[in-house]
Amino acid sequence: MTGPPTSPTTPAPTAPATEPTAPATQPRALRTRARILDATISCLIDDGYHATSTARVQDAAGVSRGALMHHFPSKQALLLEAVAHLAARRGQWLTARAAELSPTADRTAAVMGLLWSTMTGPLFAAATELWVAARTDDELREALVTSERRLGEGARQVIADLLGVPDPSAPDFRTALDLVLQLFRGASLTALLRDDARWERHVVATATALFTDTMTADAWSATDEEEPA
Amino acid sequence: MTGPPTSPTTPAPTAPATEPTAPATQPRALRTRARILDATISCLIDDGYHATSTARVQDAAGVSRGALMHHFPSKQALLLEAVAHLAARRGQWLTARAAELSPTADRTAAVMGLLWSTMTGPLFAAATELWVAARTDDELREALVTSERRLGEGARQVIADLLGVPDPSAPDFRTALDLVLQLFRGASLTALLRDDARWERHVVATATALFTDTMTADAWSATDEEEPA
DNA sequence: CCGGGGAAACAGACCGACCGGTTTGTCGGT
DNA sequence: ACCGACAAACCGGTCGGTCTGTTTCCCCGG
Repeated sequence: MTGPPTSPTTPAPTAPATEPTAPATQPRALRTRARILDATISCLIDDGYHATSTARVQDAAGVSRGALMHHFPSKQALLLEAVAHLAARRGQWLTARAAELSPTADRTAAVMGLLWSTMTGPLFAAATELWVAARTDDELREALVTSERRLGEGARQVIADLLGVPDPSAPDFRTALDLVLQLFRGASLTALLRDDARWERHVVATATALFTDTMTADAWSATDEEEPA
Repeated sequence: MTGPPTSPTTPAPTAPATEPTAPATQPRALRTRARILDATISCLIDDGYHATSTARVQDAAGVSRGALMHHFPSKQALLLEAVAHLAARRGQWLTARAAELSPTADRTAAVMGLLWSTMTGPLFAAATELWVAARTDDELREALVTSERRLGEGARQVIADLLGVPDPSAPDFRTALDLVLQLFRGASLTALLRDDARWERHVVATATALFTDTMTADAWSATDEEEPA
């Protein structure tokens, strides 16, 4: 999952204690893990964090209790891995959609629409569940911060490629993208409660205009009094 | 509730509307309700939705199990009333802060700062917990929608008064406020995980500039084709 | 003014269900 | 035979909710 093509044997360097003296990974066991993690995500999507119990996950994954506890010694461990798994899935989703993005004339609008669709989909809902739960869970928060940062960097790279921005770390680009992301995040929360397609289109249009304006002339970032560290 | 001195024997059959700021001479024993609801809110703040159990609430409120179940026959009923109670508390908070707002020269910036502080405070965290939980709870969602709409209207009125806007329902004002609100909502979620005061100040500054620009020249709302319903 | 009756307000034991986690057992590949 | 992958019974604890008993307060006849 997380390892692009560097080390096929060790999937996640962030979890060192999972396997001591890691043997040759069996394909069957790994598939079970993925099924469990996917089941966890869909359980988050369907039932929310508060109703995501290990029993439900094991039922959704179609595995026994022993199998679940074999791969994930505790619920916390399951959730922590689910965080990384979800980030990976979201990254796959974004790159896949980015690849099949129609070569429209208005590239920015299309990208904004893509970005919005990523933040209204079920995967983002699961991420939001974890996000809010992380407020009162230190371990979860830490895991989420690292995962989200890596995903954000990857997404920024993808977006920059899509828009033809040469440097994804350019301050104005980062500022503009961050602005749109924050706006979309808030709007996605609002969209959870009210289902208004018209309003959503308006948000996307606003974000598009905002993005271009911020990119061309960084007027708002200049109004601030301090400089970025 | 709604009828203060009409029928002293029956205070609330189903209690559709929680009492707002109860002045003196109110059913004494019914003060317990407020304590329980406040305890529910602080439990949401401290432990999150998933860990907000009736036992914890009763412990935080300092009441017995019987007292809790007497006032709120089920956990769902407790949460539904907590939604309205929280909205009332947030409204009180906003108006109180608005009243003591220093008469700064830059009114807009001050209001934006106030708005941001409302969305980073503990009450808003509790609201976010309920908000996300409402995604997978129809009853909760419905209660939250009505409460939030009423609160939003009240807040809009307060903001309009603060800024000297004659008509709180003016389309450009509503659009500008909505934009800032969505931005703040997303940023507040982000602020849950990362604690960066500098970035937060930047967000507020951006929102201020955005608000004034949208108010003076509704460039972005004009790019859209429809009007808000 | 009083004092007893009765319902509301409150207290807390108690229940079945389910939680997360441990333990024990089975199976298949090597 | 052996070991990891998996299955399932089982454990203590906590959940939300019901139950019965006690206190408090208010109404009302005297």
